Parts: sequence; structure tokens; C-alpha cells
Amino acid sequence: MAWADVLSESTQNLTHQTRPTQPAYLPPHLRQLVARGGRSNRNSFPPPAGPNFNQRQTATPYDIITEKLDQVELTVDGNNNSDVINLDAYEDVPVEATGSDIPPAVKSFGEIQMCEALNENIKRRKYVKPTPIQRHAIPIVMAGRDLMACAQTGSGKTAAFCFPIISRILRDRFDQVVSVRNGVRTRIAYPTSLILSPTRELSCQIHDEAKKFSYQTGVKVVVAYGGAPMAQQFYNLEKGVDILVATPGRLVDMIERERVSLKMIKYLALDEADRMLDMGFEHQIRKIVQQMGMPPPGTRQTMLFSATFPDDIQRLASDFLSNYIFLTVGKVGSSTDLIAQRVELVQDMEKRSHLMKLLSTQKANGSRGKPALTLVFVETKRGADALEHSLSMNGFPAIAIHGDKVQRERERALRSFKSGATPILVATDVASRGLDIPHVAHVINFDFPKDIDDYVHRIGRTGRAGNSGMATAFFSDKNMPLAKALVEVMQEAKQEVPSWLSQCAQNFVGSVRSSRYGRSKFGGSDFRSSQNDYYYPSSNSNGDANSFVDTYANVYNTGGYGAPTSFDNYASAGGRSSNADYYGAHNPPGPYAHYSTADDYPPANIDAFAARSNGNEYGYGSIVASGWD
DNA sequence: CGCCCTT
Repeated sequence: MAWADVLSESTQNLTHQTRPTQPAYLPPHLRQLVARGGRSNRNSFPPPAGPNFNQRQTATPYDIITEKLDQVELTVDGNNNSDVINLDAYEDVPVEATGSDIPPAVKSFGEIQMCEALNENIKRRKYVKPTPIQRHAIPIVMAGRDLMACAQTGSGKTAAFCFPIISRILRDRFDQVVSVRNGVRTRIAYPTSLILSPTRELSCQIHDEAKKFSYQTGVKVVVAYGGAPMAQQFYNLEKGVDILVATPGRLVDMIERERVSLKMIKYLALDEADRMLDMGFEHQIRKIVQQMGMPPPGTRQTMLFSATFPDDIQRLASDFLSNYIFLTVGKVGSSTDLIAQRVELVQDMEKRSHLMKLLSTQKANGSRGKPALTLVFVETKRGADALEHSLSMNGFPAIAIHGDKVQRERERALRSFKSGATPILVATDVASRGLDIPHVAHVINFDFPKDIDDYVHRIGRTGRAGNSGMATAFFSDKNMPLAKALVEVMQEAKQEVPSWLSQCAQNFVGSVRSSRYGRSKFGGSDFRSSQNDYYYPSSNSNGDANSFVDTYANVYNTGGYGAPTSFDNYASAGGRSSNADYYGAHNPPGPYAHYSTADDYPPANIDAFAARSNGNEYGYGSIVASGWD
């Protein structure tokens, strides 16, 4: 059966299973969807106007204001461990938002109208004060707007899209939906929110986070990714799902098997969005977002997040968005002031011996009686295995992670690294984005990446949540074309650039596309700013390309933020794939029968909740678990 | 290019 037919048929037979306290309700976006017969959404360029397209307010000229935030007292109660939040880490973070009718930022979580259960979870996670990206992004999403956001690595992006998604799910109280075909209920799950990420481990991490934020809210979070048996993931879906966190391949598979439908999607978030739209992923993402029944832009809300957002990718991404706000928070790539970047000229033949020399010198410098965690990035999977072997043979406890390993081995490697059992992790770019590994002291770019953005993401594995970190890059003759881009990244982060590297950069001027960072102080700039005539062709009567785009920029002093550094006791599980023991025995599978309310939710507290899912039979306990503590 | 992404 063709896709459209499947969708059409199941849509006509959608049944809304009312949650206990709410009457049946058909969301507006689905009414439209049904009327269209579920035809696939083919976006055009420029994108269709969103709901607010014709309600744009009077023109506001480009304005730059300076704002000093009130100092918010930061207390981390009950946090007696040795982690220290660096209060000064995020001072002078530049913020720029472009688009129409930009909702103002908030200064505290209290200003955001979120439900009490969510606020409680925020407190439980010891989030005292929103990070800059959270302060700006949450109000935008809460206001119903589409968003393209650039924020430093390690600055709290996950929560920035999870909070408002959970909050709006609770506000709207979407029913769990089931469909009926020929009088028989299908096994299709209808999530209302979808979060996509480029790697399995990152999807797991996002799931664990989202799960903790949704504790005692009744919001159901399920993760689906490849390399693991489908059965448990199906089972979790059958128990009902509000938020589905997934990697693209497994999601497509599940949709084609008619176990997941995107027809009810109201909120779509792409994490590492530039990667998701880059070569190798774009086709799959377009298929998921545009050709598998998802409501089109304007009838769903779309959020794209990354630390980097090159112009060409922004252009692709705008297909998915409607009247969006572009937000950039913080300098290029990470809390880079916190990462000491070094570059060493090392020829390929000498890299191994040089690495071992480097590792020897830092061996003695571990903290808290444990060796410092060192993450070594290489170019290829084979190279990862080879280097792992070489290091191990020479007395350096190393383990490799890459896409040729089976999932169990990938997660085992990550766990072994996080626990300190194997304090050296040799990784391909599977580990370069998004993974929050506490206490990574040193990132070594053994093979310099082909794309400077990958460099930014890789070094962002250290220096997280206000902690400092170190990054060392081995730079060889082969890498000369990237010298200029590297110099620019380092200068943005106020790093000392070795003179030989500056010389290399000059020698290779013009030999490679100019850096995308040249024009902006920030992680990216709104590509619409040079193309407003194209994007808003009919709204502008006076010919001023900027006249209807409200723009503001804040330069402010955050005084640090309450990013938790010691919440790993919460992070120790996440409930992936094993709430079966709570539900299975007394509740038959079915989307709404299991919808839990705050009162009947089984676990006694968030720790118990989080701990439940460790050590299930497939070994997929948390891989986001605590590092040292 | 190789890296990731269903079986």
C-alpha cells in the first residue's frame, strides 16, 4: 500500500482516546490534515507564510541595546560534591535575535508560565537560573514561534527545547490517539512531538533528559534508534507516546512498518540541525519531515538547534520553518573562553609517538585520584581501532567508539570511558556532537577534521557547564587548507594563535571557501539578513529590506548560570525501554490505558524513577550516567 | 571524502 493511502485510511479512522480528565479534542492542525487527505507536504522556496505572516507589526529599525541583568543569587542547595559551577563563565555572552515580533527573554524560570510539575523537575535538576539560550529560546517557543537557534556547545540546548515542548503538551492536553482499520485498532503510535538527532547515543541522552523533565507530568517520552531490537521500542510506543526521540533511519523504518505515524506531530525539534541537513542526512530528514505525513510548517511548530549553522544549511532548513526567529547566543563554538586551544604542527607519521608523549606528560595530572579523561578524535573507523590497539599495547588504557561497532559495544565504550575505567576514548565523529560527557579534561584532534565546524563541535566535548577544558590539535601538511578557518575560530575564542599557523593561513588564502565566521561575532548570522527582499517580498511597501524585521541584540552579563554539574545522580538512567515492570503486569498495552497522572505515577521519587531503567537485559542502561561521582 | 543514519 502506498504511503498516502496508508495515511489516508488510518486518518479517516483515527480515534481519540480521551485522557481521564479531558474531553476528546481534535487539534486544529489535524483538522487541516484530514481535509487534505494526508497528501505529502512539498514545501516550496521561499517557504509558505506562517500564521503571523500578515500580522507583522510596525517596522522596528535594527537596534542594539545593552542590558545588564539583575544579578540572580545562585545557590545550589544540597549539592555538597566537589563540582563547582564557574559563576563567571558566561559573562558578556552576546545574543542576537532576528525575525518579526520577537518575544522578550526571561530572566528566571519563574517568569515562564510552565506547569508546576515541570518547575519542580527543574528544581530537582538544580537548574537555578536559565542559561542564555534558555532565557531567549523558551519564550520564543512558548509563544508558538518557529525557531532556528545557534548556541554554544554545553550551554543547555536540550532543556531549551524540552521545557517548552513539555509545557505546551501539558497546556494543550493532546489526547493519545489510536487508529482503526477494518474495525480493528492498528498498532500505530501517534506522537505529538518529535525530536531528531544524528546519533543513537545522542538520542538516548536527549531521551534521558526529556524523561527527567517530564517526571510526574504524565508526558510520555519514548526513544527509537537503530542497532537495538525493535521489540522493546515498539512496546514502549504501544504504552503511549507524547514525545518521540529518534534517529532518522530507525524512525523511517518504523513509519514504513506502520508502527509510527507523524500525522499528529505538533512540535518538531532537530538537534544538531546543521548536521541533520548536511550531506548524508538531508535526504532522510526531508523524507521524514516532508513526505511521511507530518503536518506542514505553520501547522506544526519547528525548532532547529545547533552550535554551528552555516548559511547554505540555513537555506535548506528554512524549508521546514514558518516565519521563524533566528537566535544566536554566545560566541562561535562552545564556551570557548573556557577551552584552552592548542595547535601543534605534527606530521602524520609522527602523530602516534607524539600522542603518547602527550599522554605521558598528562598522566600524572589527574584529579581526584583519577586519571583525566581524554577524548581523541580520528578520521576513520579503522583508524580508531588501530589507535586504540596501539595505545593499549603501550600501556595507555584506551577504548574506541565508532559506527562499525555494534551498539552494545558502542555503549560499553562510552560507559567505560565515563566511569574512568578506560580514561582514553578514541572516537570518530560519531562522538563529536552533543554528547554530554562530564569531566572530559582534554580533547585531542589526532586527525584534524575536514570541516571546521566539526572542530568546533569536537572541542565542545570539554569545557561544559562552566568547567574549563583543554583542546589540542595535531595539524599536518594535509590540513593546510583549513588553517585560515582554524585561525578565525581561535581568534573568536581569544586564543593565542601560533605564528606558524598564521603563516600557513596566509599562504593558503583563497584556496578554500572563506570562513563562514568572517562576518559575524556570533556562531552564525541570520542568512535572511541579506535576503530580506526575497523572503518577505510582499509585505514591504517602502522598499526597505529591513523595515519589517525586528532585530535586537543584547550584550549582557549573565553572572554565570545554574547549569547543574552534579545532577548525574538523576542522569543515571532515564527510563529508556524498561518501564515495562511498572506497567506490563497490570496494564494491557494500549496508548491511553497507561497514561499516568501525577498522582498515580509509580516511582516514589525522581531518583527511583531514574534508577529503574538501568541494567535491562539488553545492556542499554544509561549511557549518560555519571562520570566520577 | 568519511562520518553518521532502518534491516
